[in-house]
Amino acid sequence: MKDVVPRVTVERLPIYLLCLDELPDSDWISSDRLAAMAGVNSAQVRKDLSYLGSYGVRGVGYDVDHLRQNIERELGSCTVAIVGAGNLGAALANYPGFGEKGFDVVGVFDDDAAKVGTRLGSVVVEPASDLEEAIEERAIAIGIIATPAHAAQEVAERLAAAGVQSILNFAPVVLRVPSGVEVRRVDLSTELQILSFYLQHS
Amino acid sequence: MKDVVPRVTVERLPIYLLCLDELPDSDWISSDRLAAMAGVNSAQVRKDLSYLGSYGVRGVGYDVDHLRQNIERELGSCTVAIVGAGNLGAALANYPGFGEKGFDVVGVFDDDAAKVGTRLGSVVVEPASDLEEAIEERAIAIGIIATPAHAAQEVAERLAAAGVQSILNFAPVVLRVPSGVEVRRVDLSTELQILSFYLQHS
DNA sequence: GTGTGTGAAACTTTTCACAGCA
DNA sequence: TGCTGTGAAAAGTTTCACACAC
Repeated sequence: MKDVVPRVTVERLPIYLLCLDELPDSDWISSDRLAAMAGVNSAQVRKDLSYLGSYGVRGVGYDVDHLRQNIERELGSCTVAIVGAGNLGAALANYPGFGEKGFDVVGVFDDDAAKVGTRLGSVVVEPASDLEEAIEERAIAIGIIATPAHAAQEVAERLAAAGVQSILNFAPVVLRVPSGVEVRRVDLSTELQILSFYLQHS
Repeated sequence: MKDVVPRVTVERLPIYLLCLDELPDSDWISSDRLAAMAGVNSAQVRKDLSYLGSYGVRGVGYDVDHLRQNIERELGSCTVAIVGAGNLGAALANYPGFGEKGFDVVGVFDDDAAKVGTRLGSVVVEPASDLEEAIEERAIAIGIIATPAHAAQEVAERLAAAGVQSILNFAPVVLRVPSGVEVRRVDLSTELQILSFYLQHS
């Protein structure tokens, strides 16, 4: 099987990686056990992994170390800039998980002169006006929008215009971006609303 | 149409609500326009909204105010506790969006004695040992896990044992919970990995 | 025997297309 | 005429079940 990898599979690859992290490197794992760990069906695990090119051994399972390396290579990692150094932006800049997964936060930008110059994690907050220059110079691949809702659309347009093709949006708005730009929205209130729906209907 | 509301529809309802917030109360909107705003197909909007019971008027569209009230009622809101007052937990406690959508953060809990007593948003950090008592006394409906990965499973079990049926998990682990407990996982690194995959394969 | 890889079946979700109502 | 509500078709996803390799 060597088709395009379905979206749902791409979204599950990081989960498998998370599960593999709980196992010793020099171990083998069956699709059954990995499925139990990830909370999915074992046929799904086999099908998902087969898109990466059949690393399993019949009668045995998958080599944990080998599998991890392949999923990591498939997902990759890159440079990231955060726009908005408020509440959430600051927490993201200090979040150790990005570095652990190989993502390098190479810039944090904010409009507010009082925040510019502040140290956040490994970087110093820069003025938002320097965004375009930094994107080019530092080859920033992903932009994280952590601004208030009203500023998000403009930031998205600036990121896209400067060549950023992937945006992770924490602002509670639906962004309009040029085709070719991939946006993922993470909305904290939305998540609570979904949980609340199921509390109310059960 | 009055079946159960599909999961995918539930996940889109908050998006429609976000779009409606950009419109004046006393307005009407067509499924075409709402679809354009939300970035989906208009038949999808009509089908999604029909699960809530047909509030549209043929030839005209949907009454914005009426529609908003109905989606809000359908989603509901409730009390929330945050476990973990680190980097992310503190940002969540200070996040104004929860309150705006009607979610009341009534407690923040942490293991670390140095953090207990600190003011975060509208609450003061309490010792993690008080969690169970607070869940019962304050009728906490949703637990947000913002602890390090290694502590998350134990916290999830304690939340579930104390009667919490909905968990929003920010820790990068797959939680095992009793059936009947609904978990949603938000993993910041996972989101970047998915974006990174598409950057690499395009 | 054991567990992968994968066609085929079952199920879910999206999109089309149009009847029917304001 | 204009737009909703919804069956029916199309597309996408999950699960089954088994041939086949170790």
